[in-house]
Amino acid sequence: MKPETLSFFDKVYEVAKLIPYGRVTSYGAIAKYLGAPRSSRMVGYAMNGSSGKDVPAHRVVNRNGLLTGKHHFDGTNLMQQLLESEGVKVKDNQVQDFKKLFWDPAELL
DNA sequence: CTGCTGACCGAGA
DNA sequence: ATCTCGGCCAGCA
Repeated sequence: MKPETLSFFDKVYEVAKLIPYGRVTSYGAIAKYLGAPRSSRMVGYAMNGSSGKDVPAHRVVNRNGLLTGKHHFDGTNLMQQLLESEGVKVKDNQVQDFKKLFWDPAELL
């Protein structure tokens, strides 16, 4: 598990796996934690390969608390279902109390 | 090798 | 307050 072996994507997966239950974070927060606050796009792009991994991508939303990535999930409301299943209220792809459920790895970790 | 895309974010008008 | 635009880096054809 050498850092060199761990690509940017792998780091994203690691952080995503560290997201506590019933908690959500943003791409920018992960990117910032990785040292690339401007590369938040890659974080989302990295999630492209999260399919099939133990990465709770449904806990990762955009800065607005919007489930932008839900479009990439299997179903249409699967992401919302998962979040609601964890106690996170979601309304129309939008996380309720997102500010309260927000989990910043750069500060809380 | 070059170019395009991508689940975003921040700043400017 | 809302809308628009550029930029960042990595993977793939």
